[in-house]
Amino acid sequence: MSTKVKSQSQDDVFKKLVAHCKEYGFIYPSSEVYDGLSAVYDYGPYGVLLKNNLKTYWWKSMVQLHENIVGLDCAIFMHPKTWKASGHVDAFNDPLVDNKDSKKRYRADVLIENQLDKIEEKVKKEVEKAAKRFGDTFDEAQFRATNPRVLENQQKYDALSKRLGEAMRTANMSDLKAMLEELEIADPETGSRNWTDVRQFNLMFYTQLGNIAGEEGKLYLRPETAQGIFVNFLNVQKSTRQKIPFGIAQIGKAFRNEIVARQFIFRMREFEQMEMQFFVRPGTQKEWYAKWKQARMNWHLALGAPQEKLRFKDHDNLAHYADAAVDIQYEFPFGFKELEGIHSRTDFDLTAHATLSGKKMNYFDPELNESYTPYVVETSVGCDRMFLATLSRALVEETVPDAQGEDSTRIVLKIHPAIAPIKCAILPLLKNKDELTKTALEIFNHLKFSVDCQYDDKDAIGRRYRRQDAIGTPFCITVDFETLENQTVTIRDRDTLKQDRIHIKDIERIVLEKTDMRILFAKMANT
RNA sequence: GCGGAAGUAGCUCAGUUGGUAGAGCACGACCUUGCCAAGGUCGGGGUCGCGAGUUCGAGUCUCGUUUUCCGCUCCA
Repeated sequence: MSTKVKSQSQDDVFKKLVAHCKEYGFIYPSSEVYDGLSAVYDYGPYGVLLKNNLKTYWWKSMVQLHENIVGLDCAIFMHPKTWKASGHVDAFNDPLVDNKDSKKRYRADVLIENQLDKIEEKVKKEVEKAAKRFGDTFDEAQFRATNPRVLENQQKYDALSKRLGEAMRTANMSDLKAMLEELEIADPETGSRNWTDVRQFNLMFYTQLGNIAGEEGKLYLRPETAQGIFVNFLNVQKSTRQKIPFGIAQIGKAFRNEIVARQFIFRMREFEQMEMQFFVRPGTQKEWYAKWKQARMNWHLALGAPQEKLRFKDHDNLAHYADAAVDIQYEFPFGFKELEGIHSRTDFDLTAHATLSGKKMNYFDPELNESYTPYVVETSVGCDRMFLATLSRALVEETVPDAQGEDSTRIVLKIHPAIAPIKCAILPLLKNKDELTKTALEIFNHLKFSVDCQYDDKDAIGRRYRRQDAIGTPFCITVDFETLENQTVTIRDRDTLKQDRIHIKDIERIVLEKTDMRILFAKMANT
């Protein structure tokens, strides 16, 4: 009962977050005038500032702070063979089928394979039984070749196995459906055999290159940014004269045609990744994996995520390219979900590209005096998920005293000052006093060259403070009548509501100092 | 994709057994206002998600469709 109440309120928290994002210009549904486009969103004026700040924090942490990590910005389009080599053409192709009664969804090939396993099991049992009966004189090969029941099942198994392979290769969905029916496969949970048609879901988007028709001109939108790094591995290594171990970082859009894309910007069909591929000597990948695991966790902690909202989650099933994989999960309003992946990708990608392209992807290690294909440790953060995690943690409702000293609620985004979209607001205490607005505008016009700031003279001062709170502005500068006498202003702190009086000439220095990203870097080093 | 819930002004919502659209906030103008939102006066804004059907008449009933949210699956 109590958990229901909790999830209910967490639900409300999430709804409020989505509404806040729209109302205050962080995120809008895409193409809203046309009723929107499912699971596609646009970043608004404050959203883009915040997102850029997150990207800068990541980029500087990775590239600027590591002399052995360099940046890259690859095209979204890549040669189609890239995706053949990476395994995406095969692995991102799921034949799915729904059970109409249980409403459960399964992969048709998995259902059929399970059925094949049962046939194989029958054969095995038959053989075992015979082995027991005949004891030492048992000739398994002879038995398998002559026993009619075993023969029948074995032939059935071989034929179906071949047929399944063929159907998967040629993407023959109707034959998969036919097999489901012929084998009388039932929903493993409910026993129902009421299936929908088998549909193919290719998780990669594609478009057509120029006027080349058909498969020849089929061009995929990258489903991950990593492959651009792998195919450029030698280019980068040679032009920057990097020695292993070294890394290549990239921020960019990727596209996945998710069957179900939901939960606001958590799972979108078009999303942005911040990835770093770290190339290491074979055999050392475990150490580097451990190192990056910790380094990446520290990065999140430095930004202000509380320890208890973050956790590591090892993968139960490793992807085809990995020999170790862990997620950094964050506790979103809808539960712990993946925020970042750290994968030990072995030499899978470089070897695959070397094989398919016929080009060498080897690195000559001068210290070892030998040539090898490097192993890769990958860190990959979802940029939009980072954005969502940041906002869902930052958005709070709290009770503060109003003008009469009574309780009033304020909605405030407690974003770390270093990544806040607007760093500082310049506010004249009153609107209709020319001296105040003039001085405030002078301050603003000076400050805007170095700081993301805003000038606002509309409505009462208290309301303007609240408006800045709602977009997470850490500092408000107020120009009052004392300013005109002694050139001092008040600087209001978003979180404490405290005001200090400072000289106009100190504004820029203080704001820059308090919103400096180096605060985060220092924290990161000390975590 | 399947099932459940929802869609009325920029936002949050009300709208009775079908009878031609309402509040608060927000927005614009003027007044007021010497530090933590919602003071006064006046004003602008909605073909009730979209399309059909039933009806003399549909925000309300029926069907279709679309978007969002919640479950099932996968992932950054």
